[in-house]
Amino acid sequence: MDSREEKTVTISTVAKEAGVSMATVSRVVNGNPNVKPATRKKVLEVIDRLDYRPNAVAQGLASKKTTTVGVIIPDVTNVYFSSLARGIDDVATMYKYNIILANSDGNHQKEIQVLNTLLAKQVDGIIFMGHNLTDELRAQFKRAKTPIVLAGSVDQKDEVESVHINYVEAVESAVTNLINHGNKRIAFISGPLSDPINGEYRLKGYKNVLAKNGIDYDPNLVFETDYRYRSGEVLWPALASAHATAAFVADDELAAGVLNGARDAGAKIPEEFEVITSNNSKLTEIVRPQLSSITQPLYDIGAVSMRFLTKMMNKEESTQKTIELPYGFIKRGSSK
Amino acid sequence: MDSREEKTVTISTVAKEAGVSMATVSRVVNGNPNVKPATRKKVLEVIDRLDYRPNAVAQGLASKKTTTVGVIIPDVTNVYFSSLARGIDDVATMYKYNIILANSDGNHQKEIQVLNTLLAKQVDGIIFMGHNLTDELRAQFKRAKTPIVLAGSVDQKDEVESVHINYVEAVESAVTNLINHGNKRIAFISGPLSDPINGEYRLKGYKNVLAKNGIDYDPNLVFETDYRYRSGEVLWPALASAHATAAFVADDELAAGVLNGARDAGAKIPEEFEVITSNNSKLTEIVRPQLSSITQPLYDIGAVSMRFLTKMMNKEESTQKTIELPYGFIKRGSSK
DNA sequence: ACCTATAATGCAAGCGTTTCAAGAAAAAAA
DNA sequence: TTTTTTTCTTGAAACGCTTGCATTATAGGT
Repeated sequence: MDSREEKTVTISTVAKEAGVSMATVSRVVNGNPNVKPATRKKVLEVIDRLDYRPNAVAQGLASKKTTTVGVIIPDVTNVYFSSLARGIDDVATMYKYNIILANSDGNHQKEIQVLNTLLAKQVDGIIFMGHNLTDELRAQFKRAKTPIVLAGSVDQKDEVESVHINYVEAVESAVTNLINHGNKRIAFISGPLSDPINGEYRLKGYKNVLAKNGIDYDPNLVFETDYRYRSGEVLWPALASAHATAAFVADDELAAGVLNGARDAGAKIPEEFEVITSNNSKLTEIVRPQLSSITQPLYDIGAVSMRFLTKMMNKEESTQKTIELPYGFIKRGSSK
Repeated sequence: MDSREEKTVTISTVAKEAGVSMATVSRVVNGNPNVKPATRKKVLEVIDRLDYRPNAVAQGLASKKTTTVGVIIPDVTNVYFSSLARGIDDVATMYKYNIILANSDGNHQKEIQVLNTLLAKQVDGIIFMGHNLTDELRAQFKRAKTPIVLAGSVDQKDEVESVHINYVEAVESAVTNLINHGNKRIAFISGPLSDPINGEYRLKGYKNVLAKNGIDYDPNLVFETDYRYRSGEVLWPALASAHATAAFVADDELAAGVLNGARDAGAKIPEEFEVITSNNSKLTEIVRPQLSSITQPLYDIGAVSMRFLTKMMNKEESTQKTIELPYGFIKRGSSK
């Protein structure tokens, strides 16, 4: 067996070797200016020679900061969320934070459960992406003194900070566009209406525009489903029998399904049926015809959320609880 | 100002309140059986009443285990990788681990840099997804005594554990399929050949089959590009002038681009041009015609990698350094 | 009742940092 | 020089938990 015990080199090893106290080593490690240049140099030399790496866990215990933030995400596999996540990670890195990523499947139980393990791990902050913010969750958030921000999601009760676009207006613009092309029967296709973004905001935008244009709201034109491609693909018969001539769809995968389903059934797009989707992900360009879409700055929503969180973690006062990012619209082949 | 100081409740608070020692509380928290049922009950009652949550950082420092593993990923936004990541996270959760997720963009510098911060954070293990395992990286891995496994990637020098499919054989089967349809000029389209999976394994499979069927290898049929959709879309002119009648593509997004580029230019698929892709992601079904593809159990590769890692972290001896998962093939409209 | 094997518990030394009160050194002022 | 300031350093107490070892109950045998 090997005789060298391979001792881990700690701050005290370095201190002894450099002939200074641990406190001093700590200062040079943390860039504290109160160290005489000569001393600093000597310590750095030793650190280098011994290849010393500060133990972040010990630092965390002593300083009560872990430079780690928790990210609760429904499903990384979904491009919408992974785009946000990417934005989050990039600015986190920029501010020297790391991300603990946990999938929740949008499942309430898992969300609570994950939230608790994150808190146990003493994360400095949390970014939550979810469809539906329940009261229990809101309560847990409040109890934890940890800063939290919702990314790409909104708190109806406006108690927790969040960043997102104005869903009502975005949908209004899309549907208005459709109406201007002469459509009278426009389908509203989304995931669960229990998700406030769908059932509350988007639907409101849809109804607003209908009303403004003197078109009666017809519940038969509202299609509630899940976010899966396949769910959209099989929707055509229902759309046809509802005499829809256009559709606003709340998710790109879903929209791709709707589009393909319609085309596979022989419908001419956009002549006979127009569709506008919501997230402008890569998918919109891969499908034929390409999908017109509301554009959301997904990456930015993530990035801004994280930036916002850093401010909260630094206890910088902020006037606003909500940050609204701009949305846009891009016309492609699926609409006139 | 609020007079209640809101003291954090620690293990010692609980111990006092329950009239036992910290050691005992620690035991019940960790499910150590050496506690009299009555005592356990009493302690649990106090824990519940005081709403005590163990501080994972302190646990980590004391036990030298963080129940956290690092995951180095090129880009979460890419479905190929996020699928792996999802598999990883699911089994991690199953084994009570959390994931620190860090994007590297496949950039060597970032990889090294991220690796180091993960080690500083004392992760119990690391899962690495990368295109190219450099010597420096391999050296760093070795230096760190932390268990590491490569997910969906292979170490040419076979020094670090990994799980993946047999890329050579998978490509052989795909190209054989194309040859059986009478194709003599089959393009090989992939990302950077510097990635061993492309330049080494896949290309080898391609050449093998050509040789076996008496077809000369023509470098003009090898197209090296990046993994972007757009890069595939613009490839058609080149393919046409090389007189290719079919293509094997190493990435789905790329393949979707090739397919759309060809169709947009009027090529009939699969009659005039066949294409087979590699990852069987959702994309393959969204595009028209749908893409025939090699199938890889992406989620499973992630899951198995993590499972493998847990074994290593438990110091269970394992005979194999490499786990090879089965691949498959699914025929869709893009090939005959 | 007495001894022993075993089950429960308690003690206290870490784990590797940070941080604060306080002392030592160096620089500036007198 | 001597005295004040100001700049650097140090010692040692946290931070909240785990764990090996010592100690004390508890139960089983005889």
